[in-house]
Amino acid sequence: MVSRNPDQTRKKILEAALEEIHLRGFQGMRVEHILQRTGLTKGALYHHFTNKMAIGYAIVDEILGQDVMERWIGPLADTVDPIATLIAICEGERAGRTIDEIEKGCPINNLSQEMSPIDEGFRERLEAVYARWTEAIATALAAGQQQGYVREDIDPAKVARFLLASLQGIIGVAKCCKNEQALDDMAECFRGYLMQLRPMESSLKTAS
Amino acid sequence: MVSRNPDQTRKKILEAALEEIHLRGFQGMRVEHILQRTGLTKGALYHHFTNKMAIGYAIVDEILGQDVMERWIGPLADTVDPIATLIAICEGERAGRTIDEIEKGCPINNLSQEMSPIDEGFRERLEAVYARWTEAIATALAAGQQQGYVREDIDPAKVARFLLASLQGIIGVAKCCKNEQALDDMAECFRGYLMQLRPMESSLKTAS
DNA sequence: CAATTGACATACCAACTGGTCTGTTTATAT
DNA sequence: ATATAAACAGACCAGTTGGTATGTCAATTG
Repeated sequence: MVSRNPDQTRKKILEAALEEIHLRGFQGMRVEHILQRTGLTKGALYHHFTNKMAIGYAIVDEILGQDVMERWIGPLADTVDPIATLIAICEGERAGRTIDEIEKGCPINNLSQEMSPIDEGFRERLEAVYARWTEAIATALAAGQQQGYVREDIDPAKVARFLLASLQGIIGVAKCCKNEQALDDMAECFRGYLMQLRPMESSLKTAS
Repeated sequence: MVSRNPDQTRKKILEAALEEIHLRGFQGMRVEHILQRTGLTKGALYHHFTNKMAIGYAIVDEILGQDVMERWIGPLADTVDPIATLIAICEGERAGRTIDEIEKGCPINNLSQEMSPIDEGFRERLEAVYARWTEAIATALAAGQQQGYVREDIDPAKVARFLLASLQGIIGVAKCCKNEQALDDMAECFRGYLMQLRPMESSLKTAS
């Protein structure tokens, strides 16, 4: 048992804070609760972060940005068939998620809905995450067009934005409705839209 | 100048509260700010509402529910061509909305993202609004199918949910990105999806 | 016209909350 | 070994915030 490990302490703080924020929102998150979760004290916390806001910023930049990178940007960079990859990612994210998880929503969407109008620092950071995310989808779609996996007549950048927005909308509505069936119904329509992005011949044979 | 008008006072409180909530979220909304906006005092406010939460509930039930009724459910009930009506409503909502308005997002979505995991009372009320909203779209789509304005092979209930979710997602992403062009790009894709819900023959001639 | 109730005003409070200050312990460099 | 700085501990504080208690004034009722 190592008594001093600043990097791990910092990480513990961020992870505990993320859980609290995921549950209560940033404004509803209490510094005191982070201390309870981690067993640390205020001295430790304010040694690593100048204030509450800095914790939120660090979560966006480090944890959430990293998550998007690993779960979306990475897989999309390695594929020639973005539509299949997007469907696979969605199914992977959906699988093993209980109704309790669904009710909490997507941390990125939650934070951007809550904080982007209130604090410009949050907005800029979240926008940056969205920008990278969107660009990865757009790039993959464009590559898919060249390989014949995606219709030529769509604008990859516009569709990428729409896909991301739809996804966030689905997660957001499901969160409020607290209904797994509703989530899967919406996901089915989302897949339908994705399939319809395939070139005509293959869309006819791929769609059930 | 009428010195006593309880109904109007109540309404003034709700409207001021909605503006504050729209800007700061429910948790970020301060009772004190409502008093400043309305020029009332705590005695008046707590005479009309038992606590802060009751103000939030009343806003959802009365103001937001009413808005959805007037702007969406009404028009959808009076149409035979739901796709055209949906596009018209969206354009109407979009028109005359400045970037500042866009940055604040949709109050219903904001509230449901922030409060539905935290407070069951909020969640139930917001879910009820979503349910009526979705049902109105679904009913209109089904009617459109019978009139030949909508493809027969789609499930109105599922598509209705997806449409609503996509719309909320678009508004949510645009809010964070603070970018009118991005909003219009996503809206264009949304219209594309709507057009594609038309029967085959007419979709070919209606789509530009 | 008295009396009772609804509609507000004002002062006040207790709890909460982010943040600070001082002190202590551990690691590291010399 | 010792100085020095980083990593923490814990008490404390000032501002905020939702909510309350009491009082006043207007409106309605009998």
